[in-house]
Amino acid sequence: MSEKKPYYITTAIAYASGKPHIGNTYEIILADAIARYKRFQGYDVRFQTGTDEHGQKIEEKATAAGMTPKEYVDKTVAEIKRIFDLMNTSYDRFQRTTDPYHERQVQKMFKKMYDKGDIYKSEYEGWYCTPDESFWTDSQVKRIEDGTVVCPDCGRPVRRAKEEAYFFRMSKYADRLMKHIEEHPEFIQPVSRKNEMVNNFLKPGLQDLCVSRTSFKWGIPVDFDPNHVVYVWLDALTNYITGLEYDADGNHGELYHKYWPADLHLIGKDIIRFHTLYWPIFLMSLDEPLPKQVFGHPWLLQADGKMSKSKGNVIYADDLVDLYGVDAVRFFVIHEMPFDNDGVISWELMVERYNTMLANILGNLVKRTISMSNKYFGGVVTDAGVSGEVDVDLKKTVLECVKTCSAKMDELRVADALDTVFTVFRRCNKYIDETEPWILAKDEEKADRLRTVMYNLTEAITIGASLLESFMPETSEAILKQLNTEKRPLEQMDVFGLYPSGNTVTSAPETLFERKDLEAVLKQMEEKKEEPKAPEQPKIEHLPEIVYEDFSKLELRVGTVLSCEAHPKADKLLVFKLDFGGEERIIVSGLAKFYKPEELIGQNVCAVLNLAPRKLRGIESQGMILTASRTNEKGEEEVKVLTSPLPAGSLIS
RNA sequence: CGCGCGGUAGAGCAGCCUGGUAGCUCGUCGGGCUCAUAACCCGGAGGUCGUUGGUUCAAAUCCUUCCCGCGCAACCA
Repeated sequence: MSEKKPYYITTAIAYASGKPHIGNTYEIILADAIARYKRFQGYDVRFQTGTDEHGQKIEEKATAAGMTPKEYVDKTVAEIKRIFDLMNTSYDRFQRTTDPYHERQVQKMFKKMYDKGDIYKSEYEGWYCTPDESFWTDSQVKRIEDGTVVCPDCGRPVRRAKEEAYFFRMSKYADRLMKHIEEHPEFIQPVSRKNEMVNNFLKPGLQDLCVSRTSFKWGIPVDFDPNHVVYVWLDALTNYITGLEYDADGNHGELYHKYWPADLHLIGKDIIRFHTLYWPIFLMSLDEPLPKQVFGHPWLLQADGKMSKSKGNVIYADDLVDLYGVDAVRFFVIHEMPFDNDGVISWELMVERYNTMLANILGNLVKRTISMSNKYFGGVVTDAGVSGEVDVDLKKTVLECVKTCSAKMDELRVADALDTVFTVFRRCNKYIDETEPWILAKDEEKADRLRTVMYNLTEAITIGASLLESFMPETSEAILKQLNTEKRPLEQMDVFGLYPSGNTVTSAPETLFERKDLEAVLKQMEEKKEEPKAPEQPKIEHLPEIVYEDFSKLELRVGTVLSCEAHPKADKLLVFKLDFGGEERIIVSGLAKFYKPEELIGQNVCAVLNLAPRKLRGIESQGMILTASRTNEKGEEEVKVLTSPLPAGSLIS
């Protein structure tokens, strides 16, 4: 008796702030395909997903909805779960971060790290907004024209302040992590991501990470210092082990012993940093082994730009399911997602794929095959042993596809694996043309050859359908049921001809995928489309009143742009040389996104002259150019330089 | 010169590591067939394999120049 090899796969846990769109849903479908295939390959698979439910954003959303945070997440989690279930995903555990066992373990892990000296208490210096009681970092706060630092939320001035916080000593483990990454090239996938992490974070030196917050309450409290809640990422990442009955005291459940370390964390490319730097270091601190592989998958984008609610073009999985059915949606998202570039999805493409791949190549093949078996032999499929030359290539192609499919899945090239399955079906269609069963049927003497042809087809489809199970489970089952057989185990797919000879297929083949009309689909989609939300007119937040003396402190003058070039060391900066009526100054401004350097040469622009100089990426800026800015209807940032009708040196007041 | 990835037929991609007929899907044009969901099968047209120079008997493939696009990081007084 051979023990089945364990295989533990996880998705990132979904942030419980709202309904997941098709991009979120993609991840779990992909994970599900991998999990199902691994089971098919004989692994003892555990597949975990879940929800990340803490954090300030959720606290705010709940308040806005007039609920407690728990009520709010209970609602969104139910919705997320409903979508995951709708997509027929075969997860073994759905781990919520509000689960009491998880919360308790996070507290214990935090304490363990603290006792070990990896977490230390210190002060976090930043900007404090008193009326909001919130803390902001340097990069979060905004600076307005007069240099006052204001709160990004309410626009009121903030003050420099210190807050007590806990930090994690990342530096202690950085070398060990670097070594691990170098020695395990497969750890970060795709490899291009590895370089990003090493070059941008590890080589410059990993900063200690602030792992607690006092600015909001909706989180797991630090049990020995209840003013603090645990940083959401420390909370979220650990779900991968708490879901396996990990225990910080060492009394792990059986699952942990069996499945940890994870074989694969499947995540979006945007959160690779947390999974390949912080997570391994947390595990090192806990003296636990590291996951074997982290795969940062690309994104699925819509042809007309990124999905956003304000554009009203958000695609939800359940709308697509209404239109195409679960398996078709699974097919789209898996098939259209390449390995390391973002995939694009559009209505036209979905209809095209649906019609050519699902309705024509697959659905039609199954139906025409079963129809012929019924027509010629009353549905009885028999291997009469009269083979022809063309049979050789059919069998060879089918068996090769089985191998290729496994190889692709092992490389996590799921889209390629799915396409390989369709190669089987394409080859079957060709085989029908080569053998011309309708001609064989006219000749009584060729009945046994015809029997064999039908048998080979049925067998090939059985193999194809068995392979398809990981990707399109319902379709696979429907085909096998119509062929009156069962899913072929992978280890029996190295030979051709195991379909039971003399078996009877269904007498009433169903149409698996009804062809769609593009126009009709577009029309239906139009009806489902959410009304684009009118961009909310943001309330104008006023600053505190000032007196004339405050205003008169500013020296504003008109300057003529003598030259303007891109900052050699920064993408967003332009370096201006300005003439203010006899006095020249260099001003660096973040306008590269909005202007070409030459566009502004010769223009008379408005600027603040008595602002303290400051170096920007190596070049000192001696002032600031005035601009008007807004967010336009499309949600884009618009920025224009203020120009003056009067010449250089003119005073502005 | 911050690091990295990519530029191959109208569209989307494979091939590149391990040089040796440029391939796949969709679209397009033509043909075949009639079992099937106007389906399926075959064939044609369409490519200076981003650009420069080199290595080689031979370069999409290896080295090099530059251009363009993208990702990550930094920066926007």
